[in-house]
Amino acid sequence: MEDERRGRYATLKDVARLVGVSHTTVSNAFSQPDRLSVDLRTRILTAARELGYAGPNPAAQSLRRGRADAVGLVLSHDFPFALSDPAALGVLRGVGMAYRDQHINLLLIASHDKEAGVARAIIPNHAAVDGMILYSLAHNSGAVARAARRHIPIVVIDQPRLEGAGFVWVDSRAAVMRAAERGHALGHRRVAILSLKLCADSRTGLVDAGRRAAAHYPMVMERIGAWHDALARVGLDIDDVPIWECGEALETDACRGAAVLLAQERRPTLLIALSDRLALGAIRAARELGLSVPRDLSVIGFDDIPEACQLGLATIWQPHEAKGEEAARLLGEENSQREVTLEATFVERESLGEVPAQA
Amino acid sequence: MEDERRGRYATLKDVARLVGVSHTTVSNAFSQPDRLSVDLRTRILTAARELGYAGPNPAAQSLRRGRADAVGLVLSHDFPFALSDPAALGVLRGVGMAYRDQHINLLLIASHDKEAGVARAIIPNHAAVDGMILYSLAHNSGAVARAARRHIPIVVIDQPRLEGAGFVWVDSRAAVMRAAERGHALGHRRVAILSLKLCADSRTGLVDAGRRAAAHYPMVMERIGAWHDALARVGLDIDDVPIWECGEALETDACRGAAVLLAQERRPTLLIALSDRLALGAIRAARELGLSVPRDLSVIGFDDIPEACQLGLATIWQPHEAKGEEAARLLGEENSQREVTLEATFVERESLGEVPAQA
DNA sequence: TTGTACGCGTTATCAA
DNA sequence: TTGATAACGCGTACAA
Repeated sequence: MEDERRGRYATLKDVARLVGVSHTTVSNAFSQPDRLSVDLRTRILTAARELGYAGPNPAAQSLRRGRADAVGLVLSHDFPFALSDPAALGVLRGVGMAYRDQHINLLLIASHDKEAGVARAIIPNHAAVDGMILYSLAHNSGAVARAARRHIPIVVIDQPRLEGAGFVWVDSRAAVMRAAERGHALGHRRVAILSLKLCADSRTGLVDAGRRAAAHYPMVMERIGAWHDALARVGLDIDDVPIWECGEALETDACRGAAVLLAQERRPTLLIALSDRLALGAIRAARELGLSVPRDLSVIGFDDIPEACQLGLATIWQPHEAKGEEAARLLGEENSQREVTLEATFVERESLGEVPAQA
Repeated sequence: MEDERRGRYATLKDVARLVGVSHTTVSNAFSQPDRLSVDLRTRILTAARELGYAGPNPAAQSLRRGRADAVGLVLSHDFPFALSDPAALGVLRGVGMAYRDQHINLLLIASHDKEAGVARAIIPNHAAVDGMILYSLAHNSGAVARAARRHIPIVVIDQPRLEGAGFVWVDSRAAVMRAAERGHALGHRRVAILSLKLCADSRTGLVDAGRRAAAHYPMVMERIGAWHDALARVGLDIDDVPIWECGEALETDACRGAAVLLAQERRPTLLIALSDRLALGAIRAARELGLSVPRDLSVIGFDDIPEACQLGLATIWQPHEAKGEEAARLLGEENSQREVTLEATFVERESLGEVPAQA
C-alpha cells in the first residue's frame, strides 16, 4: 500500500516482488495473458492494483518494442488557425476515422517553422510516433525537413512530393475547367482572382510576376495554375486577370482586396476566390459596395465549407475526409511511397449567375 | 554512409564511434550544447547527418527523463463525432493554443468505452503523456477509470469531479435564468425540452422519471437541472414540461421529437433545446408543420455554434476555447486539483419572440 | 572539456 | 508454465 523507494511509482519489479515471481512473468501477465495459469495471472493483477501499478510504462514499452502505436499529424500554421479551417478539420476527421478502432493514437503536431534560437533548431521532430502525415506544409518548411530525416514512413497531403514518402493530392483541374466553362457560358469575360497567401510573410496586395515566382505554398500555386489553364482554354487572356493576395486575416483582407478589384475601370463580373472564406469576404465587399450577388457580381469559391452551402456559394468541393483516410491507409501499407489522386467537384450554386446586361 | 549492423538505424553510439568520442559527448552535443567546444560539436553534428542520425530517440528520451513532452486529450464518443462537434473543437482549439509555443505535443485519444474483448480490457491508457485532459466523458466511462489509475495529472472538463483531478466547468445557471425570465416576459407559459441523450443506449422518445434517474451524462443532467430550476423560479410547473430525448441522429431525432411535442393538445410556444443542433432540428420540424419561427413558435438552443448566429437562433453561449485553455493551464500548475468555473451567457436572437396572440 | 558506468522499465530469447 | 539474462537508446552522476 505504501509507495516504494523515494516516491517513484510501482513498476513490474515491485509487483513481481510482492507476488514472489519474476518480473518477466508479470510482464507476461499484461502482454501475453495466454502464457500464464489463470490463477497466477489473477494474483498478479490483484497485486498490481494494490500497488497502484497502472500497467506497462508506455515509454519503456515503446523503447523496447520499437514502436509507439501513434502516428503524427503535422498541420501547417499554428493550431488555432488550422483547427478553425474546415479543410484541415476534414483531414483530421478522416485520419481519425481511419485509426479509431486500431488502438493507434493521433499526435497533433504544430509545424513550428520559426524555432526559438539555434539551440532548438537542431532538435528534430521530438515525438514518439511510428509514422507521420504532413498536411499542406510550405515546401521550405523546417518541419518537412525534420520529418524526412527520421526513418519512419511519411505521407504528405496537398504539398510537393517528398522522396520516399506517400503522396495524396486532389486534382482540381477537371472541376475548375467545368467551373470555367460554366462561367464562360454565362457570359463572364472580366475575371479577377482572390488568392490565399503565397509566402510565409503575409503580404497583402496585388500579385506581380516576381511575387508569383517567390511563392512557397504549392497548393495555392496549383489552384492558381488550374484556374489559369482553365481560363486560357475558354479563351481568356490570363494577363488580364489580376490576382489579389490576402495575408493573415482572410475575410478582412479578402474584403479589402475585392473592393480594390471591383474599383478597377473594367470591373470584373466574376470573382474567383481560392478559398471559401475569401469568397465570403468578397461577398461582404460586394454588399458594402451596393452590388448584389449574383445580379451584379458572381463569385466562385474553393473548398465547400459548410457556410458555402448555407449561403449558396458556388465552389470547388474537396474530398477533405477522404484525403485523411487515404493518407492513413497509405501510411499503414508496406511501401508507403504510393500515390493517391482524388478528384474535386464543381458545385454550382446561386452565387454564380449570368453577366449583368449592362456590362 | 552505409547502415550499421542488421538494418538498424544509427544511434548515439554509432555517431560517437565515427567521430571517435564517447556517446556521452554526442548526447551533450544535442542536449547540452554549451558543454562542448564549438568545433567538436560541429564535427559531431556533421557526422550525425552523414549517418542519417535524426537526433535522440524520443522513446528512450522519455524513458530516461521521465516525461514525454506531450499531453493527452480524451474526447467522448468516437473521433468523427467529436471532430464534428463545434463545442469539442472549441476545447481542442483552446488546448492547442495553450501549448502551441511550449513544444508540447497534443495526443488525441478516443475514449474507447467498449473494449474489444477481455484481453484488451486490462490494457490501460496506452499513451506516453505527462498529463491528460478528459472532456465530457460519461461518468461510468472506462476511459476515466483507466486514466485515473495512472499517476499523472488529470483535468476534467464538463464532467463529474474526479478525486485528485483538476476541474473545469461552465455554470450555465445564471444565463439560463436570464433566458427563462426573458421567455416568461414574452408570455411563454407552455414549454417543452428537447434533450441530448441521457444514457449510452441511444434511446429516442419521451423521458419519464425512471429514465431521468438512469441518466449517465452529467452535462445533460446539469442543463436539464438548470432549466428546471429557472422555469420553476419564473412560476412554471416543471411537471408540465415534457422532455424528449434524442438518440444518435441529432437533427433528425430532434425534428421527430419536435413534431411529437408540437402535436400535443397544449402546444408549446417555446421549445428549449439542450444543444443548438437539436434546436436546428426543431426549427426544421416547425417549418415542415407550417409553423413560423418565432411568430408561431420560439426556440432557444445551447452552445452557440456558428450556424446559430447565422440563423438567428437564441442560445446559451459557452466559453468553449476558454475551457480548453483553463484546463491546459490547470494541468501545468503545481497542484492541478484546483477548480475553475466559467460563465455561460444568454444570447438573445430572433428565434425568441412574443407568444402568438391566439395562444 | 570529455569519458566511465549505471539504470530508466520493459520485452525477447532461451533455458529450465 | 516460469525465470534468468540481455538488450532497447539514452541521460547523468561522478571521475579524470
